[in-house]
Amino acid sequence: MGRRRQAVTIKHVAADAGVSLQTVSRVINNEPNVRPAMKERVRASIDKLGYTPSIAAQRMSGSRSYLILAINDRERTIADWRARQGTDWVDQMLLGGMLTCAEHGYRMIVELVDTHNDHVERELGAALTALQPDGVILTPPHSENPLITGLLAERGIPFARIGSIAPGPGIAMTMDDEHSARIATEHLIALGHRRVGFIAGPEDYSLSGWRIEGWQQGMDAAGLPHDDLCERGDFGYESGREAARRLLDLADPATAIIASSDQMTLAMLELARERGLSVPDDLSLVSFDNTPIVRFSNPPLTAVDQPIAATIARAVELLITHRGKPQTDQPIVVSGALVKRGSCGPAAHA
Amino acid sequence: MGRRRQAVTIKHVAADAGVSLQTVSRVINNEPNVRPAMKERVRASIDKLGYTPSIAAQRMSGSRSYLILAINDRERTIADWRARQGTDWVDQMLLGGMLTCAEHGYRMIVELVDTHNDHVERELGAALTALQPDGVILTPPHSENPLITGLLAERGIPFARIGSIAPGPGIAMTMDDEHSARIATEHLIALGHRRVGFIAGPEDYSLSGWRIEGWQQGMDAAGLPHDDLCERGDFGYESGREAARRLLDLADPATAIIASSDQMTLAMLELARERGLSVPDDLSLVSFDNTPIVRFSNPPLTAVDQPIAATIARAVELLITHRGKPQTDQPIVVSGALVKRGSCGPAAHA
DNA sequence: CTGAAAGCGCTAACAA
DNA sequence: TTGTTAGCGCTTTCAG
Repeated sequence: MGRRRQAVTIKHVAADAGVSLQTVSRVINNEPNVRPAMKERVRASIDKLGYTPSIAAQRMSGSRSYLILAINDRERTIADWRARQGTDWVDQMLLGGMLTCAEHGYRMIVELVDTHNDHVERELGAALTALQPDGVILTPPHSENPLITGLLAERGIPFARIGSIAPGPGIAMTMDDEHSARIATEHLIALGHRRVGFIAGPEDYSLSGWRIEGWQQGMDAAGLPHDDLCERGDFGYESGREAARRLLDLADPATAIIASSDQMTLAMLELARERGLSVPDDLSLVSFDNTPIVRFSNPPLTAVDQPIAATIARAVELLITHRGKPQTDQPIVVSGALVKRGSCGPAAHA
Repeated sequence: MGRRRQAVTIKHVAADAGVSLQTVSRVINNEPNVRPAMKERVRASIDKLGYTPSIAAQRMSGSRSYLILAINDRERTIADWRARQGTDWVDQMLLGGMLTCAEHGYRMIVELVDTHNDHVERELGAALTALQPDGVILTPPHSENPLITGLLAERGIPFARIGSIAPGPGIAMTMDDEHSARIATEHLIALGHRRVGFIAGPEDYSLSGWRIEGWQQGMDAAGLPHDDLCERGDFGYESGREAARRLLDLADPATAIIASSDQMTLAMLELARERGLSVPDDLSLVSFDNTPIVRFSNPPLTAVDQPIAATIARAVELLITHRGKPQTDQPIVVSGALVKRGSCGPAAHA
């Protein structure tokens, strides 16, 4: 069988309903200026024939493609998939994104793009022309890559920047990292800790900085010094270990530590065990991300939950309904929450 | 800005290279009958202008859509995403599927479909006409849903049936469940177990049956009776608990149990703990799936790893390169392996 | 080996 | 309120 032709097209519906193509098109797209009776008749034919529009054809004629592109960092995503460590970022994106897309007759396509690459523009540009998406969702660290945001803006494609609050084209969205970090810090301080360390993420993620600020605010508000208590990691296990080591080797060591990823926190847990420190008796730990595995460590980790599904769902909604024009210039914020488990306890008094 | 038009089309390339549209098209599609010099010239223009074909247009003109649809069970998939228990089935599908698609200039779109639904055909049919995929990947339990396979066959769309070895249209593929179950059984028998229980999956999954067979073969080969040692679950935690209870309450209880999912095995682990049974000293456990969490239980679980990524990658490959016509009628088998961890030990002698 | 013409299914612009 | 016309960007005939 050679070329596949569409079984039932708008033509068949038009013929069946005894109206013009255009009228059918209007009904499909819920456009005004169709008498209810007509609309009814057309709807009936559509149902009867089991007609569904071809999105390729719809796109061709200059209208929407009904496609939303969700862009993730290639390297990190593939590494996570390979490592099989339970990182469910992509799953949560799909949960929020796919389902919301489906509600509007859209599909979501996941695309992996290399940020640290000379030809990001080529790579992304090709995906954009090939797919012609009606909207794009950028996740860190792409959200703040000017090559990417610039390209999107230039092409006039609506997009959302997750984890970016800078002004400029695209819908800025944040999971309120600053607030989350502060909540976590306050939780620890309320437990009596005065030496609360913080392990930040890499600098090319803006949210790394916001989290530091939230932590600092919490410490400042309680009048606690914190100059020596901030370290950096790259979200990975090894880096968490190194950072934790420094924090514990301080003359006046941290008694509680907040780390910016589950892997880093797990590394701290392991280090604590090696050193004979009990968690939470000798050391309290708070994690960021709340991926599945944190419930299975011993003790399970208290963690900041990132509302990924809700954020992506919101992004899709905005992209589709407002065609990317936000009603406000303010960043959209979807806040996370602290999930308390067994890794935090009262500070041992000196 | 109103209608979005393509910036650089085949026309521009043709003009730039001073050839006809047709010639450019031939070059793009690697068709024969183009003089090398021409081809070179066209390629240069393509590069220079940064041209990428629009897949919508390609599809419209009756050629490929460069889209592969991967279909999963809606209910189960959403439940897994919501539960956040580390099930990384979808991630592994993407790892194998997306990357292989990308190698061939294809994209993979994940679609959720309700099997237990009167209008499966409507639902899937709509997706097929909307997207016009060049190939479809069916996962259990869709792989053996005649409404689905029938529809695909009728429309002449190439498809792969993961976890289905029945003859018929579509590429049959299996992860060798029977073999895996047998390996697991033999492993336990080699450790001295004579009462090896088995907790199967639901009946609408063929692979449930294959696993039972593999286990039976292993038991038979060792001359061990097993009539009372097989129970069924639904892959979920609760069902695993119930099944395990029955196996442990036998007059001559199981000393080792293989369960068809990680959740069911985790349930057994918990039950064992409650009953004061040590794993692996008093009870040995083998799981199926090998999702991330099994490494974090205590003890970590010995598990059969399902080569999802490899299988999906293979499916995509076959779909794209052979346009769905397998070279053989035999099912394609991609075998899993037993990953040994701490949940199995020698049988305590009576 | 290369090119010109026709059309895929749909919608925007215009006319009635 | 409805219908007509002209493409969208590409590939398939079919001629040269």
